[in-house]
Formats: sequence, structure tokens, C-alpha cells
Amino acid sequence: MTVRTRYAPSPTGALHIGNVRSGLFAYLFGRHNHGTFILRIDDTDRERSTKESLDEILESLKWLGIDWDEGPPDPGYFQSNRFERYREAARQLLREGKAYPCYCTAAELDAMRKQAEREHRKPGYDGRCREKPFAPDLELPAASAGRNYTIRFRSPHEGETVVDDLVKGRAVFDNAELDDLIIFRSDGVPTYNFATVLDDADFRITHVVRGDDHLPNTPRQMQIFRALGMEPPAYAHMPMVMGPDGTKLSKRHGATSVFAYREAGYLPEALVNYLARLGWSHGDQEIFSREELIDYFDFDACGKSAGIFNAEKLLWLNFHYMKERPLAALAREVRPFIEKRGLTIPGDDAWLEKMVATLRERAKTLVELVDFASFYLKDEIEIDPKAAAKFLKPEAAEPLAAIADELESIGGNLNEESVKAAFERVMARYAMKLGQLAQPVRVALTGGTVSPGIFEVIAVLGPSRTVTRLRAAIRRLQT
RNA sequence: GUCCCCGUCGUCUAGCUCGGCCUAGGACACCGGCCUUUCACGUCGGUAACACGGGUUCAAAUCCCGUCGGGGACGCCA
Repeated sequence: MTVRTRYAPSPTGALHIGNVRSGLFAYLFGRHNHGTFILRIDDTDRERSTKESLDEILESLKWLGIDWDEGPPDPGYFQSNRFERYREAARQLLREGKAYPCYCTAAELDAMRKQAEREHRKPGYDGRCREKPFAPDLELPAASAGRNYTIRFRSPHEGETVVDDLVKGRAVFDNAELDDLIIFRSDGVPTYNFATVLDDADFRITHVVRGDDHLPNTPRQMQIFRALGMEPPAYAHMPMVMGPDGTKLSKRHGATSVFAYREAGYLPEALVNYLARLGWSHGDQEIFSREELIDYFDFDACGKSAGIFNAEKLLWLNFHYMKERPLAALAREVRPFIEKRGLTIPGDDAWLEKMVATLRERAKTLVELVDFASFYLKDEIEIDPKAAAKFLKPEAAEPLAAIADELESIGGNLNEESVKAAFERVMARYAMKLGQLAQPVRVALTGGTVSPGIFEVIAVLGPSRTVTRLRAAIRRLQT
């Protein structure tokens, strides 16, 4: 049997990193088994579904490198195009007496829930319309017809439903606990639990991989499968991702969308590696290529407990992947972040690569790298007054002038080696240590006391900007 | 409240299936040393956990029971 897995996001908002992790696991399991990975769009809620969020979801998945074998743009993979199929299935259940109309109003249901809560029972539907007679060829509700009833699934009350979960193990639900859920709303729209079952059935999904917040839905979905005369697929419920406060990760925990991480200068490999490693492991290994992830992925190696999202570890992984990227590729990634700030790059690709090379071990994200790069990119630098007070003192003027002259005469032959030689000559002349000369130069060239190695900085900056800045600093300390 | 799930360093985890190799390993973070022109990188070292209580056993992080704690679900949302 060929494995078929699916990911079924709702286009009602940004693609959330907690949510996309379930998709990643479904993808990895599918690929690991040389199966088919399907993307399906759960857009039954037409009110909240938007084209924008659909586009964002698709683009986020592509950015992460999660590619699907079946799905959009094929219209057959949108729930909104499958309504007739859901209606047909609902009519079948009605004919067979496995579903029934419910005429309760929202207010009645609400009162029912409150009552149950008072009596310390599970709030749920009490089945008051369950035994009312109805015509087996009853029309389905429709918004246009204004039919004021819903269709409920007649859930078996006897026995129990067993979920043999691939991650969690066996979970047993007493059928008496499961109330009759609505499968069709009064406006003629099928509900999630019903549409999902039909989709999983029709697309011949063999393994449903999703977050464990869906575990309580599973016995209900299994019952619907059986009522429809089909066997349910296998289920794998992944533990959820929590925020630092230990509750379900949500917007109030800060950046949670895939786009937000892309904009913050993260590399997709880092996010994928992090998400995969949260809740799954392969011995002591921390770094995984996509191929390794696919090779090693297995539900047996998935943990059962929820994990807290740790931004620091993601940062460390991102740093790792930035160092690992070939320089030219990293420079290409950096470019748009520079442009986004309205800065221009004063050199060609080779220059940009040299610049990036000096910064890549000092930045954990692309954004941070560009933050550090501003002294390379701007014509006018701002000198930190505290740094100036400490290093740009009158006695620095002479050596600074000397190094400026040296560098000016090197001119076009300037490189790390020739800069180093120039520094050594000046240090010898004034009997200085490298630190005594390097710090004032650093402040003059970068505006602060922290930067890449001073020889590299000068080599990247080039003779003319270097000399200009040195002389500006000399003028500054003389006034 | 009811049902379901979960419980190893602050965090992610290895070990738990088949009890002894665990004076519990790795990673992030943190602290300290080294390297050093600053900051980083790197490198070396350190602090830090089997939720608790009962069993079973010669022996339990590993098996059983209970307690406590955390999370999730209880919608004409998905």
C-alpha cells in the first residue's frame, strides 16, 4: 500500500509555525515512505477564508521547501469545490437513519451547555431531537431556502472507540461521552469533522498526521468513517508547540508566522531543522539536512509531550546555516535586506561577498548582519561619543595621520597583507601595540569599538573611504 | 467541571519497548579558562534533571498503582 499523507490548512490567516510543523511531519513521513503528499485547502468557512491567506500559505510552504504532489492549483483540492460531494454523503446518512435533523436553536443549545456545566457533566448535546421522526428523503438545509435546522450525526452510544495512535499509543473513548455532532450547518455548509472525513476518504489518505489538539475529534471522525461504510486511516497526533509560558503557541507570543521569520532574516533550513527537532529526535544529532530528515523520520522517534518553542535555539541553528552557506549564496540572500532599508551597495558582487565574509560570524540573522553592515554601506558614519572620548584623544592624531598617509600611498594595492604591513610600520615608529593603534582606527572607520578585524575592515572599505574617515576623525579630535 | 493526552537539566532531548552497561549522555542558554587588535568565531571546562508517594525486584529513570502538576478538547471554527 502506498502511503498518502496530507496537510490541510485553513486559509483564514497567516501560516503559523505551530501549525506548519504538523504539515512538515506529514510531509516527512510521506517522503520517507516514498508516498504521496497532498495539500488540501480547508476553506469551508467561506466567511473567514481569503485569497491573501491562501497565497501566503502557498508561498510559505514553497519557501520552506515543502512541496506537494497533489493539491493547489488543482481546484479539486479545495473543500469549497466539493460541497455537492458532502451533500450527497449527508443525504446517504439521512436515508440510512445514521443522521437526523435537529431543530434546536442556538439559544437552546447554549442553555443546555450551561445546565450541563452546572451539573458537572461534559457540556454537550443531549440528543433531544435524536428520536424525532423525519422523512428519509428530507432536503438538506440551505441558506437560500432558509431551512432552520441542522443535520446531526447519530453517534453510537454503546461501546467504545479505540484510537491506536502512531505517536500517542492507544486512547480509548467511551462512546457515551461522544455527543451527536453537527455535520451540516443550517446554512447548508458542512462542518469540519464531516468534510475532513470525506476528504480523507476520497483522497485515499492512509495516514492522518496532525496536532494532538485534534485527538478528541478522532473517535468522532472514525465513527463517521464507519457509518459511511469505510475504514478510517491510521492516525498520528503530534504533540503541540507551546509558547514560553507553557500554553498553546499563539499570536500573543510574538512572531509566529512563517513570513515573520522570513522577514526577520531566518533561513528556511534553520526553521525546518528547528521545527523537526522539536518533538522528534535521532539520537544526539542536532543538524539535519532535508535528505537526512526524510531518511530518518519515524513516528517511533517522536516524543509524546508538548514542546516549548525556544527562540534561542532557532537562532543558533540559523547562525549555523548562515556560516554553512556558500559565500556567494549568502550574499545573494543579504542583498534584498540591504535594499529594503534603502541602502545602496557601493561595489560589485565580489565586494558584497567580501563584506559578508567579515560579518557572517557576528550575526545570527540576515537582519542582524545588515545592522552590523551599516558602516560599510553608508557614506557618513556616526561616531559614538563614548567611543570617541575613549579612543580619539589628541595623542592619537599623529599615529592616525601616519596610518592615513601609509594607506593612501598603498592605494589600489590595498589588501589585508599590505594593511598589516602598514600598521606594523606605524606601530614601530610610535612604539605602539596593535591594540593602541587599532582601537582609534576602528572608532574612526566604524564609529564604534566593536567591529570585524581592523585589517579586514580596511580591505573592504577601500583606500579612499578609509583615508577620508581617518582624516575626518583627526579633524574631530583636534577641535 | 467532564473527557483525553502528557510529566528526564531553565529549554529541546538520549536512555524507558527487552529493569543492571546511568556516579543519567548530547544540544541551546548560562558561568569560567584559553585564543585575541575590539566584538564575535573557535576551543577547553563547569553549574544544572529522572514530579512525588507507594509497590514488584537482589536491582527501577526504566514495570505496576496512586497522588500532584501541566496541556488539550468540549462551537451551526478548523
